[in-house]
Amino acid sequence: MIERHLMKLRARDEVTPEEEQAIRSIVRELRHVRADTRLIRAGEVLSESTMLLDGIACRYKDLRNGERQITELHVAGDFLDLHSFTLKRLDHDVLALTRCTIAVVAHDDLRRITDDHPHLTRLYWFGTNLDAAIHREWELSLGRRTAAARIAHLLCELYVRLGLVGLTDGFSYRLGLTQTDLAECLGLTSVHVNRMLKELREGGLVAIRDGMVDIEDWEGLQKRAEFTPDYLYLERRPR
Amino acid sequence: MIERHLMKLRARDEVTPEEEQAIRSIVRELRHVRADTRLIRAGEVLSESTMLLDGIACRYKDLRNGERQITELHVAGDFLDLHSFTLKRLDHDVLALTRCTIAVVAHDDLRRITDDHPHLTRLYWFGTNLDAAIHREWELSLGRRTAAARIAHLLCELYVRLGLVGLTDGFSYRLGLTQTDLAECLGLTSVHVNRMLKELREGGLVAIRDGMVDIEDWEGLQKRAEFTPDYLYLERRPR
DNA sequence: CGCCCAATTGACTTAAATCAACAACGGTGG
DNA sequence: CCACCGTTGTTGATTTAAGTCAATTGGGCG
Repeated sequence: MIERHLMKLRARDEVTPEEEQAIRSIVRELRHVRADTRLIRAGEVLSESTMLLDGIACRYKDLRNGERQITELHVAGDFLDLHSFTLKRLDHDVLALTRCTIAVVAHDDLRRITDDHPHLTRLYWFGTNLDAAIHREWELSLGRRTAAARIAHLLCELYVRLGLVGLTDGFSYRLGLTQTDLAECLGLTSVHVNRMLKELREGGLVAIRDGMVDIEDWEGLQKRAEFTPDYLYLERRPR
Repeated sequence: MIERHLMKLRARDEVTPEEEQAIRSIVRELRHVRADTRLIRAGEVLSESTMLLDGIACRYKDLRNGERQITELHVAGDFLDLHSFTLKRLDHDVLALTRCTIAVVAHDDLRRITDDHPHLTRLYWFGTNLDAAIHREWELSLGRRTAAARIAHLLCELYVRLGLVGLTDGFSYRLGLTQTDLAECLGLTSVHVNRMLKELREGGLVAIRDGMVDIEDWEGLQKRAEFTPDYLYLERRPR
């Protein structure tokens, strides 16, 4: 059930059996939600955090005119809002973009196990810092990369992140997002995303068909995006 | 010396005298650096974190062609790289944009006091989550706000953040940045920043002269920017 | 005085947005 | 069963916000 979450943690650090047990002991209430379900609303006071077990979800903010900016995509194994543990309320909404399976962890329980396990605290603190690193990379994309490079970069990032939790198959992965969803990640319009996807497809780099991403030239795609996975902190940290 | 840091902490949470003492005990090595000093390089393994006592610094990332994106500005009282405590190395550089005064805290000491003081841990964890919230708001700016609104928004944010640590004077504050620096925060060119600053000035909202920002219409500026300070988490959190 | 850097402005270009139409598809209700 | 509808994807024509290029001003200062 929380296997993917453990895979994600163990990609970056050791997790002892006791720590694993502590985590398992506080995860509760599995829930399935349909695509387009708003899981968390900006501003509401939260007393639990939500873990994504399956599906794709996002954090987003919007302007008064309805334009939306997705600030991060989440894949299976991610906490959607671990930061609510210290922030108490969020500055953004959280939305399921596909059908999702989620589980819930009470802040009181988090507090208990983090007080008892300082290493686990640093592990989860690291987790929220990783979210921040992804935010920074997206700022670079939004501020400086061209439209095509932004798309390529996002597809590279998802390939790596999904690979970590065993959700890629060779150079392919399932991504049930619409071009409008992608546009909202990338600060573009869906029309322009469509055109640039065509360019990438015709360049033999990557193609999206029926929600499946097929990377045809991984080297070339990374080059197009100036993608380097440093910001995903894939190396294991010394305990 | 770390008064502004304490002001920042106390704006959001209680800090007991013992906690204050613990913090004071680990801050060492005050240093002055000139503008344009690179304080931290992406990738290097770090064993200490740096606190900004005075001046303006930034985190930035860049592309191979030299285009730079600043991902966050830092003001007095901020930790520049508290996240290096759990990340070990950074995915971005840190640069002093003006003359700066900094102090240093060893990770070993941080580890000691956070192991001893769980509340202090959450306080600093909160701090890194606040950085992430600022990153998200900048993603919204970069992805969806118009150039003029982006500038207005940044000037609002800095007004609030500097106000928290006592560095505003009425509706004015010192900001020793060039228009090129601003452009690198905003994903724009300096030429366009210049033009949009003129527009804001002529609209009677805000003017920058000799590194001083004068807000002439605080309400109007916030409206222009769609600025709401929620993402800065200004309310005090229950202990 | 002369140099450098930052700010400013004008003329022109371009990447992406906008507007509009149409195709492909899956569900669904008569 | 199939006509209808809403959603998603696709494409063309046009507009626009911002970038680019280039020149000028002006202060600070060795």
